[in-house]
Amino acid sequence: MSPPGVTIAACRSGWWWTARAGACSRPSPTTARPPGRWSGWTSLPPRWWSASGPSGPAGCGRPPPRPIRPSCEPAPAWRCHDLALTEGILLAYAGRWGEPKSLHAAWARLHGLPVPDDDLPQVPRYQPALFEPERSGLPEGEGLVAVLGEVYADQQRRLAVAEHPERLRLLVAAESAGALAAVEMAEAGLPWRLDVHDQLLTGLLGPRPAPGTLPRQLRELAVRIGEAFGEPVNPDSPGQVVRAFAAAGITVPSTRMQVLREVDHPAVPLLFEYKELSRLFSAYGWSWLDSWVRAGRMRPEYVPGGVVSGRWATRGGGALQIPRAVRQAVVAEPDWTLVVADAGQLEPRVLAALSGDRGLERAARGGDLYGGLAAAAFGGDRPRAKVALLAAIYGQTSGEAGQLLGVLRRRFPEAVGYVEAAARAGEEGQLVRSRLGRTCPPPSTGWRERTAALGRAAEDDEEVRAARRSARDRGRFTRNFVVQASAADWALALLAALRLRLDSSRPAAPELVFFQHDEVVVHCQPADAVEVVAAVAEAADEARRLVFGGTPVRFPLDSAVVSCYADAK
DNA sequence: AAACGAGGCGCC
DNA sequence: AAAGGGCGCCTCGTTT
Repeated sequence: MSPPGVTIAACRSGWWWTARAGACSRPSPTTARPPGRWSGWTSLPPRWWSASGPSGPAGCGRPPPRPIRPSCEPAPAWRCHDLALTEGILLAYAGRWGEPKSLHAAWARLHGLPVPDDDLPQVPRYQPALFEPERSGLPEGEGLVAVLGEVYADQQRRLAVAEHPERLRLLVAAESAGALAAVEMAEAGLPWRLDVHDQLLTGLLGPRPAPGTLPRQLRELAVRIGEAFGEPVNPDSPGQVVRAFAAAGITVPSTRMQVLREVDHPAVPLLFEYKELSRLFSAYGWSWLDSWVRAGRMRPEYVPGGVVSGRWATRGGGALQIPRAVRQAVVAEPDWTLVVADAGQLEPRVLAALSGDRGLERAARGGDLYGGLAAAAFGGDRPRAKVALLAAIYGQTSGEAGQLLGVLRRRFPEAVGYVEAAARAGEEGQLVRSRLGRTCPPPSTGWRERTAALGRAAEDDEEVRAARRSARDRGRFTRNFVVQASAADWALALLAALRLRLDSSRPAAPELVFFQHDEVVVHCQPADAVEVVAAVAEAADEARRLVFGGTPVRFPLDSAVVSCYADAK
């Protein structure tokens, strides 16, 4: 029996989860879709719920095809509820970080029974079918739907007693809708031109090498590096490189690019070139293509909620770290196009909205926040304004940034005060939350033991210095957390609002193909591009209104209609 | 042989 | 005076 007012929603992507439970270590390519699994209804994991329509799979009882839903269609709540992700949000909210959050764990906690671990190795990570439990452990005769209903009702009770129930409910809705979008996006895949990628690699590295060997260009660079040092050196070994520099009479603390940039030695430019190409080859080279690109699409494994701040992570493929050069290979299919939209200066705008600082809000009303900031307080010096604001958000205090932060504090006391309060809370071991209530992890017991030294005698010994360092580290983390996690709140709301506007029931409908923290890519027919651009802008404004209420801060999007991702910026 | 941490880079 | 947040993934070099 379903909870009152709750119906099951399904989407066509369910097969993907089915594949996960089997032998596949990553999403199957479209061509390898398991036969008989393509029913949508039976293969969807039971974590997804719909609180009110749409009451069936895509295409059922929908209005006539339109690329974009009418903007007047109300979308106050997103119609799914992911029990496990919600459990994680609620546990974190209560300071109970890391406790198992699976359906069974939540149910067992509710009944005071032994709580199963989230990561039992021998069981599938996801439920194999809609009404099958994800793993054994439910008592005999206990219907899964009844269990779902119980846990759902319990979560609703816990949401209701939060400090801002409406915000936390919105977070849960956005998180759940995001999880749905993640599966759809993984199913769709990012259009990827194998031939373009191969040409890029061949042009920079030489022909594809035999397995286990380096491409020609890397081999030659390694030889030239050895010649520059007068002895063979493995450029991949920081230890060898440091020793080689020492032999040449140059002492370097490490082989970081920032360090080597200051070094005058013929090997340095060669090392830079080697590092760049080596990374391209090893992380995004031919074997990456073999693993992640099939049938013209790159299919990452998104992990919604994979980052403590609420950002997504990916499992394998490095889909959220694709180097700019490689984006040349992301090309729309023939007679299609890409709409690439990214939120400019998102985190500073989020800080303006969070803090309600009048001055920063004023700067954030325009299209160029840093420009506005520079005009207001930095004599028009935009780079300095940017450094100052980023220092506030990231907790940088050294060098010029520290000085500029002082200027910022005098002119924008509420904005700087907001992040500094979060930093103090973190240093004291307290929890901080995003706008919608996403909560940072509590400090470890080791941290508490280390920082306990601060309460005792203030001798400036090693123990006290270590304690101060630990406290400051956590302060920087919580300072950044409130901004980064609130930006993730907004981005998730944007994604959910946009997904609702894209009508996937129509043939050749626009498809969401990529989401990266503050950026979305929609693959669509050129005739739909204008509407898609408008839909993203509407979604961004809806996210602003939902997450930040009546803030005057704008969240403008830089949108581009391009055939190649690399042309977007 | 496999597991791990460190050093390092690139994405946001 | 002052070590900028989050992640994934590569390689090396050591430990198990």
